Amino acid sequence: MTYKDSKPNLTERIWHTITLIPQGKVASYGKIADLAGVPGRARYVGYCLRNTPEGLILPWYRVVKSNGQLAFSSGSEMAKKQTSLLCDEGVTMTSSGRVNMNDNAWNPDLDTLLHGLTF
DNA sequence: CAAGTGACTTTCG
DNA sequence: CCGAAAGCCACTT
Repeated sequence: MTYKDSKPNLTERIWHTITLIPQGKVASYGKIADLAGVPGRARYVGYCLRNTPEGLILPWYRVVKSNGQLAFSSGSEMAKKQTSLLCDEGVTMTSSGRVNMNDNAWNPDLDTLLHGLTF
């Protein structure tokens, strides 16, 4: 293991934060990084998701770009799957394949953060 | 150690 | 609204 385990602490925090996203809500990469206590590592969040172990259940589809667009290219199989999953949870989307951040953006409560992140 | 890469973000035109 | 450019940080080569 010469990779994906160099900084388990950081990776675990990001994964855990993503796990806290409630059903029917979406969060941007930057938001996840910020909540995980590592602001500015939005790209690292994507790196962790790309390297997510298959055995780990993670609501990766609830993580989108800050502008509401999916991280994948429109038309790709992953994008279709993500769109389907989000739609199934009640997330409203536009015909362009973008999430309506105005309604579905995750606004974590203090209790959620305290109970989830346990700082 | 330098350069390349990426499931990102923000700004500018 | 959309595209280009710069900024960003960790990992890989």
